[in-house]
Amino acid sequence: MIQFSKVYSGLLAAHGPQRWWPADEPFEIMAGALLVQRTTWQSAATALDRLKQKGLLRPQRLRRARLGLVEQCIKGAGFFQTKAVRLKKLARFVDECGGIEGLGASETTALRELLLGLEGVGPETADAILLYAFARPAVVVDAYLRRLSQRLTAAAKAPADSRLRTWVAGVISDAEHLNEFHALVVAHGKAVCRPVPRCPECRISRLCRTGRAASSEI
DNA sequence: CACCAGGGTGGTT
DNA sequence: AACCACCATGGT
Repeated sequence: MIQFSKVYSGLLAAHGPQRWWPADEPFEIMAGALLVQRTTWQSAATALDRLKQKGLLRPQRLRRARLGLVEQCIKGAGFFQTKAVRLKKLARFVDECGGIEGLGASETTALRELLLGLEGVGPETADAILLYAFARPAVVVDAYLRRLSQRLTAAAKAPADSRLRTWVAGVISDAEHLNEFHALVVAHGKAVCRPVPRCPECRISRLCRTGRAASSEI
């Protein structure tokens, strides 16, 4: 059993407060959550800036925008054809739900189901939107948290996402701390908890040679 | 040149 | 349920 309360305080001490998305509008955060899939935040932020420059970061504008224009704005964020279609579907959905106001009237569980019904919104994106756009308590299970949990437990098999979600939710239950926790896990994953190269001769990390991480790599 | 970056979908076994 | 190929650009 991982002691996530200690993990949280340790990450906070190591990396400091992250304060993700404190200033953006909820719909911009939703769009950002889609755009950042399998790419860097830098690329996603550039795409968001270009969309905003064209006035497309509002549901009513984005849903009516030419697909080619959306593609042009977000091209640098990867999977641009796929993401452009999904962004427009997201915009239509939000607009038809009465905007962020209307959508926010739903209970958290119901809202999560609504989001999961959207094309391109899976568990991680749905929980990120719940947490960062709607300030609802949600555990974001991403590749960084999976890797971190695996190295902490040194288990042969990684815990299932559902179990991981339960563990975290058992210790951190309010949205503000869950917000900060996810941001800290990402910061830690970038700085310390790096993926290990699969090269047989890799001498860089203990984890690569022995299958067990050194304390500095966790 | 190979690999990675704050996933998700659709198809196959 | 567990795999797989695919989507695609930008950085190292």
